[in-house]
Amino acid sequence: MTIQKVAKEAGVSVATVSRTFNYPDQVSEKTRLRVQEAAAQLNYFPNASARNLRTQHTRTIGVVLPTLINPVFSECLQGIAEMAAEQGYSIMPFTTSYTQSAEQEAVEQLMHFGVDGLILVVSDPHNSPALDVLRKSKIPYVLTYNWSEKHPCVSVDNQQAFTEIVHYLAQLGHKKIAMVSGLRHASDRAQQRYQGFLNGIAQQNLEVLPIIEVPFIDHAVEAITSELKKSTPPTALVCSNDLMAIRAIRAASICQLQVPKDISVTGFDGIRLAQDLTPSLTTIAQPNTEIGRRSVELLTKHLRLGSRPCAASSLLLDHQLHIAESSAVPAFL
Amino acid sequence: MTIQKVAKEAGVSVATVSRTFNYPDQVSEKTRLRVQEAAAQLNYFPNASARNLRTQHTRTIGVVLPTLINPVFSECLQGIAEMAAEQGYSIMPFTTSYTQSAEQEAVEQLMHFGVDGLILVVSDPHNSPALDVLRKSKIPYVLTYNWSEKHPCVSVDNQQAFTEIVHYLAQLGHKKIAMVSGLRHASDRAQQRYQGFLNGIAQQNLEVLPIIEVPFIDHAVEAITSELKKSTPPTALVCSNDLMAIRAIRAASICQLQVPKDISVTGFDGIRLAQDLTPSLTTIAQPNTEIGRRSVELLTKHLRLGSRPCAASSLLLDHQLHIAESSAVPAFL
DNA sequence: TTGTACGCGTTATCAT
DNA sequence: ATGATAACGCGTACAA
Repeated sequence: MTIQKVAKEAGVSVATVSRTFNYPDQVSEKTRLRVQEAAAQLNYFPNASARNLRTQHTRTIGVVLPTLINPVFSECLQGIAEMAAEQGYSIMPFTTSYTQSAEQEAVEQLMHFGVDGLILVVSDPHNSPALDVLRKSKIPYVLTYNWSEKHPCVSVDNQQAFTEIVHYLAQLGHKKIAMVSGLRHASDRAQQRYQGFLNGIAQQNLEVLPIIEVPFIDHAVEAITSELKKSTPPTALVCSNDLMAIRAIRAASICQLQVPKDISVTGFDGIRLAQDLTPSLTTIAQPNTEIGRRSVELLTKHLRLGSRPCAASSLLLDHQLHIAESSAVPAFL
Repeated sequence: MTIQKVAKEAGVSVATVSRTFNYPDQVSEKTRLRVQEAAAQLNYFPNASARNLRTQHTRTIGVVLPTLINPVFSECLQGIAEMAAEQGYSIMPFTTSYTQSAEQEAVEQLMHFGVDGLILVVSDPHNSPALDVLRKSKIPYVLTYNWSEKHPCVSVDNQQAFTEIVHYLAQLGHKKIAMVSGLRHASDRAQQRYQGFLNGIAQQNLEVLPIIEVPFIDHAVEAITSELKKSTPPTALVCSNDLMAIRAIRAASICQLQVPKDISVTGFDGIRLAQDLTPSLTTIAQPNTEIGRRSVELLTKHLRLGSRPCAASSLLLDHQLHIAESSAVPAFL
């Protein structure tokens, strides 16, 4: 079904049909009604490819994420999907498994498709082939979860937040606080959180315990277990994210350590499940869905203006220290 | 950058440029090289909208899911994204919040966009405005998680699986097994699982306890808690999904009931986190990512053939009873 | 207010 | 093996 047939059916020109769809007020009510009836009867809808070709835009937003297995990103994508739909945009997501090559491929494919803008989370915004390609292309984009002065970002203050959680634990009386992290070099967030940890420890004049770095999340439980079995284990484990914290709790349990009686465990991310766990998880909650929504909002605002978000338009959203059951005063007090 | 400029740069016709991209073997090596060089130099890539308009296909698969907040669906989408990328397709997902109107809107928008095929999970495949629209359109599609003899589906045998989990609990010695479910009328899966529960109870000659139906997941903990406070609570709670089971464990904890010592709790879905919880969750594990992958596979197979999946091509994937720490012999034995 | 006609960038048919 | 050219379906000057 094409615009031609509708025009013939309604006894008008194709231009008039086009106008009744795109500028209804530019056509008289009488003919508008006739066209709308004809369109409805023939079950006509404008062909998106033809329109895209003609207008040079697609009302589609490309999305590049590490993985949908981590609820942080799927919750964010939910927010992106919601807000995009509200604003009349479709989304086209790609996952990268945290690899830079996949990031670049996704960006290129999206560019060739002709998305109007991109939302992405990259491994390292300061060294990213994907972003290099993107900047040259002049396509509007915004980074989420990343933070950099060189790009428009929507995120929380990872470093500050992590310092806060160390303070909270120190306030409780913890002296031996160890950080559990995935590969720090896999993402800028991991590094920022580690720096926040270091700052917190320094500010509280606490002993700097070696980081427990877990290269593969699937071996997290064993890795943490073996650390916990050492002579004097930490009284608190601050984990770089909620998924890791869940593993830490499991490791503690394997070592016959009760959380939080024998050891406190904290997370980071605020995934929805965290508050329903038993014990519920003390964590830094990021507004994941909101991050997605705001990213779309920021992007589409510029799309409407024909401009593109710049580093200065970055949004730093509030995080929240969710104190729950997985942390408490250390046992020896 | 257009095909015209590349043609001029390479000193050939546009047809030849097009051919070197689409049918490289139809062009002599010499000119092919010249064209490729020109294209590379001008950083040319075929315009997708123009190609879509001309070829009448988009190499895009529409995806319609209830929500990305439930890891079941985000894990599935991860599988869809992976396999689609492998097969050279993009995906365009929409979320519906379990509402039929949103399902229909998503399908319509996707149809107008011109997706080559659709993967969707609907509330009820036997009564679905979205599917009515879709069938008329002749666009290939496959349902996931749904099951119906009238549509191509990729799922597991929900009913059979749920019967199995009741058997397992009965074998352990449980006599008072209660089911915890969300709104049964919200999805066909919920109904199939409930039927499986009923069958299991009947086959084991057990007492039929009233179902604990939780209208809003956010109030699940309170709802289950109040049930557990009754004089003789069940010794086992079989939950309609993992998210509900996590709430049930929390409710038990609030009631000073230890899992599994005082009460067993089981889930359904096999979300990744379930096995890392403490206690780890006994559940019926569906291969969520695999369901996504196989759906894409089934769909693209037909796309290549120019045909469409029919009900007979439905795939019933194996589920697995994951016995973990949240279930055990009842206390009174 | 309405219509005519061109061009968006491809692919595919038909010649050569 | 290569080239000229006609669609694909739409939006929008420009003219009426």
